[in-house]
Amino acid sequence: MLSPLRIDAAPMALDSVLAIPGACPRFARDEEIFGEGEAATHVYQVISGAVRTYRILRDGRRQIDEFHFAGDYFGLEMSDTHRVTAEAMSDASVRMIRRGALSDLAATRGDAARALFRLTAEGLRRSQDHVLMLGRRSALERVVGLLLDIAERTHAEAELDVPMSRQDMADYLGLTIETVSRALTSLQDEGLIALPTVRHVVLKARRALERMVQ
Amino acid sequence: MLSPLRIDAAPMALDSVLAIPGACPRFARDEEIFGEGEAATHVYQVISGAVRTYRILRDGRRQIDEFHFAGDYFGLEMSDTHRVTAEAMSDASVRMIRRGALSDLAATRGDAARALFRLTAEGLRRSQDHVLMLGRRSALERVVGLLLDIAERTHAEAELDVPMSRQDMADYLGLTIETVSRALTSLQDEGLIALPTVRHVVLKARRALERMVQ
DNA sequence: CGACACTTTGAAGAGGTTCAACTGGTGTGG
DNA sequence: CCACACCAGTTGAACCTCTTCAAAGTGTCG
Repeated sequence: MLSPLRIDAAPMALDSVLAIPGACPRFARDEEIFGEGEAATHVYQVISGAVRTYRILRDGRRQIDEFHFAGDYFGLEMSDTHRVTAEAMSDASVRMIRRGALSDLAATRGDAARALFRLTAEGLRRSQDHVLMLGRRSALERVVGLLLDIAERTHAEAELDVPMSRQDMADYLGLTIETVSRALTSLQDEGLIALPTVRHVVLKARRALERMVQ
Repeated sequence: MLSPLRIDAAPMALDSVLAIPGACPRFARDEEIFGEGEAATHVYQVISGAVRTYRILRDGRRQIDEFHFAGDYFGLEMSDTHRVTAEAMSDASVRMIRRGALSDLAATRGDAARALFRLTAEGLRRSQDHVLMLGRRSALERVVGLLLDIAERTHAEAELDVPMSRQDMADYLGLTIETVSRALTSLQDEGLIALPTVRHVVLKARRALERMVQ
């Protein structure tokens, strides 16, 4: 039997295990999917497009917690209310799964409970990487880390589609848009990347970039 | 029946649910409990003292992921190897629970599986707060946030026992020891705290401190 | 009492922010 | 179809927070 404390080498078929029918509404760019503090009635899965989750401080400073791409789950809270706000970064379609249905499933099927556990553990792992990035990496390293992360998660080779604005990148990386922009031009000046358009990045020296973030 | 997607208002008796006998070795200050990359054979619970978990970059930069106090669990990984190093911050005694025993328990008892899930979700919540702290708060706010967090987790009223060095505080907050020290003296100069000794802090205006971190 | 590690303080420097101006796409209306 | 407006992104310059390097202070333990 599968250990609940182990991620299988081969990814479990999460989608089939958690295949609960749910509406798949479309959201326009920048449209809110749920707000911080609202009752967490559903869990969500990105079908197409991309989603950001974030928190805002009293004075307006924003910290993006995570970007969610096709296939990713989000809004999976242990508490009754959402701790972050979720917005579509581009036009997006999102599957909504009722929490009740999910708990019922988890209560009756061990593999579903393990799938949920695993999603949470994976989120924790990513959040810890985020902490390391924000705590101990320079602006340049953070930008490189984000580009490589996007490449990996969108299964891109050399050519990247950056689905977010400079502001989104900055608020994820704990920087300002100006610093992000300067980091990108500096990478371009050194021949490590090319920027054919604002939202397209070509990784011209992936090895070298990977070495920068170890 | 309890929902696996909900944290109960009243904390579940985790310790009784996860009451698996395990050795309780003592570790001296700065002694390693497990290292990054080692096989994750056990899960740990702090019995007395305090523990830090951290990661180190190639060039020596260290980021402390979390401080663990009496009662806290740590080393609960989903992967086969530990992703962080754990060290005793003070002399500490730590209960070691074999992973195998824990998975067996989780496989047979739903409440144990839920307890583990909850521990992971709680870790995620804390890590997200950490991200917000590092991404969007000033040095002074970070130090205040840490002091209040320690106060809460060690159930201290006005008088605090700070169980870590300035270096530990700095490496948790993404700062240098000098900046931490300056933040503390500045808080003292403003009458918000007192520092009777290096490792004792008196919160003289808790409300005002709480307002600083919202 | 002296040695040693940790902490604090000071001064100079760097990385990132802020504020401002400029550039370049994109979309719309004449 | 071009002109213009508008918004996002880039670039520049001054500033500021935090870091770095150095030295002095404090506490602890043999």
